[in-house]
Amino acid sequence: MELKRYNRQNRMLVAVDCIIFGFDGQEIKLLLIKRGFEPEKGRWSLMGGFVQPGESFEVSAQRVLKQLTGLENVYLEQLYAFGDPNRDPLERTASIAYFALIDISKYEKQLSDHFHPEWFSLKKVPSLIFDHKEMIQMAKEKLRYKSAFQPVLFELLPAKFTLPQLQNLYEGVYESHMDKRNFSRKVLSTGLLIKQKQKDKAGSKKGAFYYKLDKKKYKHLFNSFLKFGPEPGKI
Amino acid sequence: MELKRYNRQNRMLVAVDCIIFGFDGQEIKLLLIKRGFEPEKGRWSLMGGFVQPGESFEVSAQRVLKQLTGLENVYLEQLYAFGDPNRDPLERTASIAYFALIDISKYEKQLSDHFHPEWFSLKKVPSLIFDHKEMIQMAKEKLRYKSAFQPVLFELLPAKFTLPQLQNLYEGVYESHMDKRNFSRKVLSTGLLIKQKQKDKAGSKKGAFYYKLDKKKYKHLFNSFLKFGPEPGKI
DNA sequence: ACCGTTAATTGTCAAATGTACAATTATTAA
DNA sequence: TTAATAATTGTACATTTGACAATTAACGGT
Repeated sequence: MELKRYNRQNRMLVAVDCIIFGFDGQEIKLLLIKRGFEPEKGRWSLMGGFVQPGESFEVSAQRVLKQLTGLENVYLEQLYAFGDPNRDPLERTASIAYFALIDISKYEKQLSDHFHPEWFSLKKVPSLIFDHKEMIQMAKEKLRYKSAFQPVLFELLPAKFTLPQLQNLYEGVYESHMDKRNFSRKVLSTGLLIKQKQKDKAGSKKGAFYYKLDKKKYKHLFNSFLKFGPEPGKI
Repeated sequence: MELKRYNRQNRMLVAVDCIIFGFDGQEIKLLLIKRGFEPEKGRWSLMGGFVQPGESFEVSAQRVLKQLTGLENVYLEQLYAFGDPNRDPLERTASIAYFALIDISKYEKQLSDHFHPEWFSLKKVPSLIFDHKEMIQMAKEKLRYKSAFQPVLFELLPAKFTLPQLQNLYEGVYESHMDKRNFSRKVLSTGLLIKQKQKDKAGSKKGAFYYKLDKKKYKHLFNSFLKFGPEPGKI
């Protein structure tokens, strides 16, 4: 006997939402849009969309991300499945949240003016629909946890970046101050960084040397444990 | 204008599956059941169930876990949402996978003979339905990752346990050998363990002292970063 | 050409932690 | 009493971390 469906079970909508992080060289930002349909039309929201037939969650998140940013092949990781029965007041909808780390310099606003996107400082996130605030909170925590042991924050940087920028990034993630000398010793000891001859003279008179990622070592190191992040207890 | 539903969108089934870990003092085990309905009836499977109306994912996983083990208030954490459109051949079904760490000594088989559950060594997992093998693989990796920095493995131990047992546990998780002297120094330095006067004389003539968890310190430490696990590069 | 300003770069020492390695002890059974 | 087994304990060296400040490079103005 073959069945055609699982009878007597309830089906529900499934959506994806993307927590999109960017870094402008000074601080970490979050890309939000104005929701374009009811309910809650016009309020700030994470970019999202319903999972389509034949589409996996990952592909769905990639599609949504590309819709908004035009970007592909960016760092995208599943964060958590939010399934509270009442999280969407209109109808039960599960949301698979993904967080993305993008190189903000590759982002072009024009592509997606339809969504009225804006970058927000992590410290100035507006009121959001549904459980999106909770999603962001969890994404922040995951980013902290993860970047303490894996060099994932480089995904937020352009191809060339300076040590002060990198340190700003880590300090932003951990909301703490780090010692310049110890920080540079630590990151350079990984062997991940290749010093360039060129300097970035935007931020100071002396200028700061650019560095590039050693992509071979990066891919190799990514899946081993690292000891990044601040000193335990100082977070 | 108020809408009643999101029109033109497809709904899907959502289930939870539980990866249930246990530890018998020697090695880490996995609790599997024989699937009781079509398709794939009679094959080995993770314990799971459909998410019911009004039930969050977490509650759903707790219900499923209790159904099989009779246990409540055990360590249960969301692992990943599996959403491949064809993961269930009968009908599109998303699965929110949870992993559970239970004290195997509290488990009583009789409660759930209906499911024909059996404990399997992690090295001898049978062929499984759908993507359950992938779920287990991911759960193993997460357990490794997590227990390297948080003292989560204590959830697998009974109230009283010995240092050799604890070391077996860590060695099982990391599939590697650790030095007894360094291991005991490391775990004792956390201050998490309280030495008992009693000994466990089952495993040796000399007997090994029991230890208990300092539950206050445990809860406090749980959310700070620790440096457990093996030496990097030795995994 | 010199000076002042700004921010990047570089170094050292002490403390804590990690690593490698083996002798001693408690208990049981013969 | 002895032999056997597995638990317990210690030490020296290497590595990493943490705290701390002087020097350097480039610019703009004098």
